[in-house]
Amino acid sequence: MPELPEVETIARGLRASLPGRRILNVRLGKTDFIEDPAAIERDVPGMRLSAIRRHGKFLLLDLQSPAGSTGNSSLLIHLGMTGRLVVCDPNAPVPPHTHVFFTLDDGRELRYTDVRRFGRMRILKTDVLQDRLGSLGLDPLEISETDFISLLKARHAQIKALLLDQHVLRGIGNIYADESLWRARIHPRRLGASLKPEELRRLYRAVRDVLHEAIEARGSSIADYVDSEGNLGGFQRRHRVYQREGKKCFRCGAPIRRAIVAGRSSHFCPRCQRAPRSRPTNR
DNA sequence: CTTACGGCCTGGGTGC
DNA sequence: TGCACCCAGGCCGTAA
Repeated sequence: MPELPEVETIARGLRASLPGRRILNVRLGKTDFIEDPAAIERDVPGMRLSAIRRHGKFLLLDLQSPAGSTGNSSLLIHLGMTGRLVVCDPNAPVPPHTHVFFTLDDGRELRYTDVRRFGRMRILKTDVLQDRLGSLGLDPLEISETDFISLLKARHAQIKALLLDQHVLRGIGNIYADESLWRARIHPRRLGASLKPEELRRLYRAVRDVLHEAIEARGSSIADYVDSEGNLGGFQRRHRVYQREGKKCFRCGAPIRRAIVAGRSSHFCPRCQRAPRSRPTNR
C-alpha cells in the first residue's frame, strides 16, 4: 500500500532517470480511473518530463511543452492500494492490469499497473495544480514539533483518524499510523486533545523516525508494492504491529490486538498502548 | 468548521 | 471444482 515512504521511494527512482526525457507516445487500456483520458492522450505526447515530485501520497510528473506553445502541466498520480509505476524495457512482459504505457525517447517505457484500479490519474495545468493540492495538510517530514503539537492538541477526533486525515498531515496511511502509535505508546482511540505534551512529542518523534526508517528500507511491500524498478521494499520486516495480530509485542510480549478504529483495521499492543477509560461512542 | 460514518471502487483470497 | 462473500485503504458525500 503506497503511503509516504513508498511514494517517496518511487519518486526518487523516477527522479534518477526521467527528468529530461520526452514522452513520445501514450497508450491506454482501461481508463475508468483516469479523470480525463482524452486529455492525456491529446496533451502528453511530445511533452518533456522536467521534474518528479511527491506531495503526500501523490506523485507529480511535471511536463514541459517543447516550444512553450501551451502552458506547462503536471501528471498527477495517486497509486491507491495497488498502483505501480515502473520504468522498463518495452519488450519486458506486460503484467496483467497494466493500463497506461508512456513511450520514452530513450527507448524505455513507463508503465502504470493497478490490479484494483483504486488509483487515480489526471493531467492538470500548472496554475490549477495549487488549488488541487493546496487543501492537504503539511508534510509530516517537514512540519516542526511546535506546529505538530498545536495541530493535534486542538482536535477532539481519535488520534488514529487524525493521523490518517490527509488534510491534517499528508502522506500517512494505515501502516505508518499504526507503527507510529505503537512506537509512541499511544492507543489509536485516544483523542488528540487528550494527549499530554510529552505524548505529543513522542508521537512527533515516532512518526518521523518510522517514516525516515521506512524510506531508508525503500518502503513496505505487503501485497503489491514495488519501486520504480520493480523491486520489493524491506520495511515490512521491521513492522512491529501492522498485520501482527496475536503475535508478541516486541516491547512487552503481550499479544498484539487488532480492532476497528476510525473505520480502519488497527493494530496495537493492549499493554503498551493503554486504552482511554471511556470510549467516545456516546449518542 | 469539526467529527463520525457509510458507501464505493475492484478482484484476490478464503471457506464452504 | 465452483461460488458467494469478505476485505483491503483512500476518499468523498452526508448528517449532526
